[in-house]
Amino acid sequence: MARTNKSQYALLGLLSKSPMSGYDIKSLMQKMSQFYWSESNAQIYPTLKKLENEEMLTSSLDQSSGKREKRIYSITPQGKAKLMKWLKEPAEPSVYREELLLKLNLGQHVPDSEIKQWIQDHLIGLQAKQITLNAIIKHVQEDHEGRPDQPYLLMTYDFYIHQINANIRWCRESLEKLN
Amino acid sequence: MARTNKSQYALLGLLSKSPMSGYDIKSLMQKMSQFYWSESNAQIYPTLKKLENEEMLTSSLDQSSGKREKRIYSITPQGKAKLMKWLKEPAEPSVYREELLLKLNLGQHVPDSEIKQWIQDHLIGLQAKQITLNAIIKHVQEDHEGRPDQPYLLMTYDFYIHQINANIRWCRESLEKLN
DNA sequence: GATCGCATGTAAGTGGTTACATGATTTA
DNA sequence: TAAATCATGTAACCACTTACATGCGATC
Repeated sequence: MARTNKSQYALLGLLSKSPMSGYDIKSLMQKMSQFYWSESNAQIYPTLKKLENEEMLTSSLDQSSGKREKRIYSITPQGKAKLMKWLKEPAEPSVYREELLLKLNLGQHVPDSEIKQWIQDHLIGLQAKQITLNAIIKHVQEDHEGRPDQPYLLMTYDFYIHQINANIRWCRESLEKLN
Repeated sequence: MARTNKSQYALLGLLSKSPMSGYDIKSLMQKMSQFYWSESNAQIYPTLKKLENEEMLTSSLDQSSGKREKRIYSITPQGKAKLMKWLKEPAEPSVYREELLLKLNLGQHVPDSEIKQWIQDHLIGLQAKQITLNAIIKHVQEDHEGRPDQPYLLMTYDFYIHQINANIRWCRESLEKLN
């Protein structure tokens, strides 16, 4: 329905686990959720300020960092309430716009050899993703042992394991069909 | 790199197969590519005009429709060239932002019963998609027989068959884990 | 004569990216 | 001392959606 701003929930979500800076959020997303969620600086910093204005977050300068201005954000009870309210709403289904598929259905205009190249390239990308994902999972299994979010993180990654495997199978089968 | 406007290629792509109106494009996308590509009217009509200004398309009023103004767009040689050039570029990988997963990794904050409900709802959506997709495939198999785009359309849909099946498996396995 | 499908379009706003700017601190 | 990383931010721009507006033509 209403296109609600989901970035803010991504930020509130991370901050519901522990206080951190904008920079930390950026790094953590890059490291942990690059597959299903990431934000740019131009999205993160203004959103943090907006949420602080709305009293969903509070912040303070990290003294230990000396002259380097590191601002640590923490979630407030209102922020937590907002997050919980959102969690109770049904998740909106996402539209998966895949450029490869848009090109593929125009396959009649190009030689099959070129299409095979597209799929080959796609496959290579998937295999790289697979490696990264496995490294992340290993990290979560080892370093998040006993943490309350561990099982849910693993379940999230498992979604992508399934997805990537399915995509890889499709690539292989499609390449065969084209031969 | 540069965020190129892909909507225009979606339109050029459809028009490379046969001339049609904005309304036809909208309907066709809704019917045939809702899974991996769709556009709103506010995107379609201005883009068609823009492409006509750039001489990638030409248009004429359909006389047979009487006073109802139906404008049929056709691709020009330049338009075709632009499309071919885009087809030669590597497809940019897409980011798959899935709200369900964003919520799931916050699972520590909600009871497992609620998480099961999220996944149940997701599963129901997937099963509905599966039915729609199978209907589309059947239609393409029957009515597109012999058309040059048929094999590529089927390959595209096959991608989603794989994907949806993988998602469904993940739902089932995750529900079991939560028990 | 009401409703539905055909058909084209716009205003207003949001969500988001790229690219750049600035400066401190740490490491090679 | 140069390069990499830590850290925060903005300007400019674009893609895209929602919601609305308008009117014809066919069907019930």
